[in-house]
Amino acid sequence: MLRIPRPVTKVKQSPITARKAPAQARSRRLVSDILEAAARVLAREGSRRFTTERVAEEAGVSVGSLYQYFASKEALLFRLQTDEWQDTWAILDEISRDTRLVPLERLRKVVIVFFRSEQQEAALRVALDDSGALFRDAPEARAFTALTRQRMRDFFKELLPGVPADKQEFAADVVLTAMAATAEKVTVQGLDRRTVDAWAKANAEMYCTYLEALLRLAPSRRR
Amino acid sequence: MLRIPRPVTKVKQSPITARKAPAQARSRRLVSDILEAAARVLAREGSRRFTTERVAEEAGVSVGSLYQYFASKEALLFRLQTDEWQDTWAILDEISRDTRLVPLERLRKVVIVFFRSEQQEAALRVALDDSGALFRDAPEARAFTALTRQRMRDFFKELLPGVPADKQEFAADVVLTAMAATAEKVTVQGLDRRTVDAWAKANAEMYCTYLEALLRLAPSRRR
Amino acid sequence: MLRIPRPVTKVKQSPITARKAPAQARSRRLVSDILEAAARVLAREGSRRFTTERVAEEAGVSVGSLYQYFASKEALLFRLQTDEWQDTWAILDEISRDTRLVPLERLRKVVIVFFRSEQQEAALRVALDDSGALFRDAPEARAFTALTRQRMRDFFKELLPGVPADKQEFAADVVLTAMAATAEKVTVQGLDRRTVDAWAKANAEMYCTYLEALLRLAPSRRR
Amino acid sequence: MLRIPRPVTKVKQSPITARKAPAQARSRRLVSDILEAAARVLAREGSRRFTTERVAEEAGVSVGSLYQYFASKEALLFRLQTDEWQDTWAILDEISRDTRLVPLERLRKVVIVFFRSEQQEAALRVALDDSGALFRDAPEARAFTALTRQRMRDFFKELLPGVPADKQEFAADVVLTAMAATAEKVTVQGLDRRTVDAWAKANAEMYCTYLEALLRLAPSRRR
DNA sequence: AATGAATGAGGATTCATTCAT
DNA sequence: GATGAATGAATCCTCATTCAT
Repeated sequence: MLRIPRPVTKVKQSPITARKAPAQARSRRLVSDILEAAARVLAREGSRRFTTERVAEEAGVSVGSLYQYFASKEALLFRLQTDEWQDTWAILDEISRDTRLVPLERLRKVVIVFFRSEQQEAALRVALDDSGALFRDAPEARAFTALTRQRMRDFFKELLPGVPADKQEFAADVVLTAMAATAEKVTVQGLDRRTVDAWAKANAEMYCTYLEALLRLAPSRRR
Repeated sequence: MLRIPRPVTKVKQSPITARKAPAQARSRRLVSDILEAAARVLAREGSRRFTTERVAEEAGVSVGSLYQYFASKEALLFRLQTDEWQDTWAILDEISRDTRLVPLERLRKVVIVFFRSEQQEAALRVALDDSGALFRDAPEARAFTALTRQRMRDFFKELLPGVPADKQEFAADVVLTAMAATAEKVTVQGLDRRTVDAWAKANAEMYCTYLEALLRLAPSRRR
Repeated sequence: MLRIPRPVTKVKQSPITARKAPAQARSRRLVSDILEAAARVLAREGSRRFTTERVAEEAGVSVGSLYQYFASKEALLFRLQTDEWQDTWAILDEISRDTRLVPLERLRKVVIVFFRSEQQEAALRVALDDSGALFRDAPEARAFTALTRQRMRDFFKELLPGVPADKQEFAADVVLTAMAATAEKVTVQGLDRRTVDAWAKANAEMYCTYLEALLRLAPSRRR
Repeated sequence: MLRIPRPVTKVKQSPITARKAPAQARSRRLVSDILEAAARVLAREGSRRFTTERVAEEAGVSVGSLYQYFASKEALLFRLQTDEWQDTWAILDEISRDTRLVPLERLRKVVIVFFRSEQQEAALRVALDDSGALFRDAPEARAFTALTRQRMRDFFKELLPGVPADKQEFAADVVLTAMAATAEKVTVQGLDRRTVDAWAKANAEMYCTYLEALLRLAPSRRR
């Protein structure tokens, strides 16, 4: 979900990226073990009980080892967050480029898939958000958000031909933010798949209607 | 903002309402002093550093006094949250009943006012959300949410005449959730008033377009 | 029950007797109200939750008033203890002087009555003991114990005629200590009256057998 | 001393056994250091001032370390108690099986040794009892008590041949309870060894006299 | 590289006692 | 005399992080 970073009073200065690039395969394995364990602990115990000790135990390593690969608890959480974003947006990016569908159909599909993806990761996300105040503002997070935002704006150029660039961009922001925010709020409620799909469809409908209205207002040199 | 409660791992059972009704004026004053101090601490230090000790110090009272009026840290946070909700929704409720405007105009106004209100309280809200996991599921919170939801559904009956009741309700949920979620995400960025207004207008536009489309599909004995 | 004071490292120096002699009837009434409330709180809530606040509330007075009559929480507890002792030993003293019964029968009755009395006050006593470390060693407690001990030694002179005074006294101590200690341990278990009576009888039997054996060994120039 | 559990208002459910089995020698050392420190603090400061902080400081470790080995203050206290019980009863059990002595002689010896053992641990025991309300009812405590009780009943079968089983058991309970309760009360007074021995002898005498009387009443198909 | 024991600051909450009204 | 609000030291316990082995 498109997370919009926000200003916070105090910004931690310590690096929250990985302490060391896992050069060996063994290290890479260890890192992913820890990340998976962390995800499990977060989902199972909640952010309140998400402690380095518990994560290490779940991963079958010592706390010391955990700190060998993650500079801090915060860094671990950040990595978890980032990984989740990457997975989700890779899929959406792909759909948005699928030329076999007309643009509005692609948007509909993006919305549906996004809601579903959010649903699956809801438990993790909730816990993540509870600890989220810690790194919402890391530069890495900003960079990632900027990237996805750019990609989606490109998609909206296709969706709104003939519409001035600034309006295109704003529409993209409006729709994507609505989608991300709504999906987050909705999936967090633990609804079943059918209900989530209904929400997704209604939202997709709303966005499409809106974009069509925008198109209608455009200088329409559209043929 | 319409907050949708969500399931959380552990639900506290102890009451989170105020420990003692502030009968005397002095007590009332103290309670509001503490609440204001709490809001300041939350905004300034963030939820991580929001401690009873700090709040008491900021309010210029002892921890003991704080606990005389709030049964727990959680209760204090809850009170802060509730007060904010109440203020916001009282205004929206009023607008939604203002018969001098046609329904869709009222919706537009509701959206604008809501975004502005959210903007003003953004700092507090952020911190509040960070601590939110603690009482999102308190019965009192659910009760309040249920009430506002009902009021808004009544409003949507006016907005969507001729539309089946279940569709009315779903549309209300979809639009309000989008509004609440989006306003939250947007205002958190610290944008200036003009920009926030632009977001609000675009969103209002989107909702209106959507509702009009729904109306068009309705059995329409509304000539 | 015969409480044997014991040495403790640190002895508090503050007076634990009542702060002020209740001159007026009103005061006397207040003191007994507080004492009764204290007994109820102790029995109902346990020593852990026995707080001045709770006692004051139960008595329907303010903490301030409580402190007007009892110098400290400790003093209140001490008074409770003392009152209980007095009641119990007044009865036993009376029985031990009842010349309508032969001495050994009186002992039997003393034992039975004592066990029953202990049973009735078991709940209070448990809670009292939990807080007991506080004043086991107050001079007032020692004085009281000394008095009752003397009375009972007098009784044992009748029980063990012809036995040397020092042996009489020692026997008194041995039997009374066994009785007090055993009754305390037994009644604390919450047994029903029949069972407690059985224990009392068995103990009375044991003491009588023992005293008879001592008598048999005595120089017996009696008649 | 045979401690008879009693009902208490609140029963904690969390496990009070050691958090982690001290596998390495170092750990074992630490555990015993803490236990010794705890015993010292308890004896020196009393239960009121027996805090985790103080124990840790006395042991020369941090509170954190203390909690590494004991799940809670309660667990630490419980361990202290248990260790004391175990030591005492192991000795008594051995004596009661010593076939080189006739049964009544063994009982006499049991009583003497018990009084002496209680005397040595009196200071600790006092403090322990003051805090005892906390875990008197732990299942582990009940289990231990049940075990020792059974062992002693077996001994009484030898002491009271020809006496019906139920009477044997009751006599065992009566005598052992009297012994435990009396020894506790007596040794707590800080008497010298000779005096304690005198009490022990007198009590042993009383129990023997009582048991002999019971034997005399038995169906006596003996011989 | 890995371990995991040790640290100790930090946090929520309670309660005996005082004292201004 | 009575009140009860205010105080704040004291308590138990957690957990991110370090570092000797």
